Amino acid sequence: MATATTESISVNLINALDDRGLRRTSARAAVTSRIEQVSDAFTAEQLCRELPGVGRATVYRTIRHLVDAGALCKLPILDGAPMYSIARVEHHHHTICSRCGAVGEFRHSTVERVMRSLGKEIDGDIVGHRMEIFITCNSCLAASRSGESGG
Amino acid sequence: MATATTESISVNLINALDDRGLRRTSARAAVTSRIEQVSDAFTAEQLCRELPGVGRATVYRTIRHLVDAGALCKLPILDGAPMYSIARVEHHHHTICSRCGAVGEFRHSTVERVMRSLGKEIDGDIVGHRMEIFITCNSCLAASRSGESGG
DNA sequence: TATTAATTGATATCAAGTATCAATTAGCAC
DNA sequence: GTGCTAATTGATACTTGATATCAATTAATA
Repeated sequence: MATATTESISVNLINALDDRGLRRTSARAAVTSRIEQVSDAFTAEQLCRELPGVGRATVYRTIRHLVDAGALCKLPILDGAPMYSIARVEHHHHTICSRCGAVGEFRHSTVERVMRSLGKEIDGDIVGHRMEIFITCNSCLAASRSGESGG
Repeated sequence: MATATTESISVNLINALDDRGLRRTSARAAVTSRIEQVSDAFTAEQLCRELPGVGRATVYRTIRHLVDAGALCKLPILDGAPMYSIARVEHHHHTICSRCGAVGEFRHSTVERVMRSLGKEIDGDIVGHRMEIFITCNSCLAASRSGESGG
């Protein structure tokens, strides 16, 4: 979807594991490089299917390590398995296309500013937040414009 | 948790089903009145446990009807089953206590205003959004203040 | 009261994810 | 390079959350 270069990201994921003192194994290399290649958000089961040579448990474990390391972010999907995407920006939010499921990232200072002002309205201490914006992405918009009846 | 009166809500949930042309059955009455009594957010499995006299399938089905009717909102929990809470306000967001899991509702015009301004920044058409604020709720704060080691 | 379609719920099944544990392997010492 | 050891793997079994099936039951209407 995005046209961002992925050259340096390739190193990041496996490095994130390194930094946690985890060994460099072929299974972990397979998982991380696959995630980098795909570059879109994915589910754990998707990844398992795409990596039949890697055990299911290992795929799940590696994903969890990457989330713990902050290299992946896990985003809840209301009617399905959580999706994962590479955390390119420290703190960010997600857009989810409600037609095709494509996930994007964005960061906007206004959101953070609103959070601070909400602190006064809300009982208790704010320790974090999460925000997802549901969109119809440009390619779905284009698709519906070109062929209304499309499948 | 909240001290809001629940007198009129009792009618609402079963009415929401009525409005959709669904029959008034004892199972549905049991489910809806239980939800109203508890008044806090709950999971489907919790409800099943609390209503051993109602079949699991029926509990799930009734919850789904209520969500479809807009009477309940379903909120995704990253590491667990979704939680449901009565939709007291048309459009709102949730606070989730990261210690005890208590769910609250809030509505703030600023959030909606921000959404409108984000429209310019984001590729595609915004069709909705979701926001959860993670807090340490007042009772957890109080608990940690009184007895640090407390359980 | 009879009729009929909606509803129920026990059961089987599915899907996502985790625990187990013997076999394998990375990283290190030598 | 060899050997050692703890980390890792992955097949399997299991758990949990949720849905499909379908005969028996029941609400709503005539």
